[in-house]
Amino acid sequence: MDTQIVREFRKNLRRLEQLMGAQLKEDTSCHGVTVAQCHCLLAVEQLGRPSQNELAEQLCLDKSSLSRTVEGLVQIGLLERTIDKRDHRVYRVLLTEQGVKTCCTINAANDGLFGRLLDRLPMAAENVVGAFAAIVQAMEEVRDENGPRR
Amino acid sequence: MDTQIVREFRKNLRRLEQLMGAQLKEDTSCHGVTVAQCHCLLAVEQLGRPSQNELAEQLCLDKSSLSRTVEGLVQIGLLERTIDKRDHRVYRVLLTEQGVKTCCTINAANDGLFGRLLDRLPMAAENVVGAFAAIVQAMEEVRDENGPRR
DNA sequence: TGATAATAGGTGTGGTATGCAACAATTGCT
DNA sequence: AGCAATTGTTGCATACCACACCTATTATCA
Repeated sequence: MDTQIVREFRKNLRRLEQLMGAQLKEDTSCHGVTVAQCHCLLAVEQLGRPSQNELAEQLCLDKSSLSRTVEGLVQIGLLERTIDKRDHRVYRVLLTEQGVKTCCTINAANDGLFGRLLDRLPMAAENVVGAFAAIVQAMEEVRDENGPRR
Repeated sequence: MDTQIVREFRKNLRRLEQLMGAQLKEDTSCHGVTVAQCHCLLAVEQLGRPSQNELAEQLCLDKSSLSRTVEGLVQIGLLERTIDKRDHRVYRVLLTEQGVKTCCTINAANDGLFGRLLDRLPMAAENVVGAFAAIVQAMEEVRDENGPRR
């Protein structure tokens, strides 16, 4: 692989991280939750009724970090913990009514923001999104290869 | 813009953040510097001889945060501060010999990692990298539009 | 020129996020 | 019953960051 291309890619990757970091601090926190909490909420929305372990894996967090994030969201009434009927060790996590509303708010704001972003692209958004998905997919694969279990 | 596409994009964006976060904690810290320090080093390498303000802007950090990160790198001998001749308020930051070596180590490891990643793509890497660059570019533009001065 | 504003950077402080190690509770296996 | 594995929690230490405030220097302008 040509080093020039790799360097270009890495440079953009770093820049994306930095821009996203700044972006997130501005937008998501406005809806009354922190960035970590926001990620957690959206992951619950995406996964449906995950255990905390599943959530931790999805978010690439230690189970202890996740436990505290969930606890915070339960405290402010956006998440609910229910004990799994079949295995009393696991908590199933789900959105409360209020949690669903918050997700909607977050999604509306972000759909708008990133919609504008995609509109601005000089090429077809579908292709760009597809390329992006391929990158993420490749990253998953490399990860699985390097660290099979975590 | 089609909501489906936006959602798909946002989902991948979140996943990328999570994967990158996990990745960084594994790799960069191995070379004796923290993640923030690593970003700082590479930004100095990229910018040449930046002032701390320029660095803070590049990394989307508050000047106070950056000041401390630079201080840490000066302490361990990877960066050097020199006072600007024309304006005695500004420090020019540059890599020491040791700093250059550390950058090389980091770059070698990451070029390898991301080279493998790009090799794995099912489409031409150039196109993917180009699409990715367009995303970052659009993000810069949206950012400039929303918050002209920071 | 002298006062004031603007700019670069540093320090004090507090809060969020996170991982690791040690622990309790539960389940599964033998 | 006994032991190992799994799920989640708590104690602790650390990284990281921003905001407010401070000092030193430079720029502006009446």
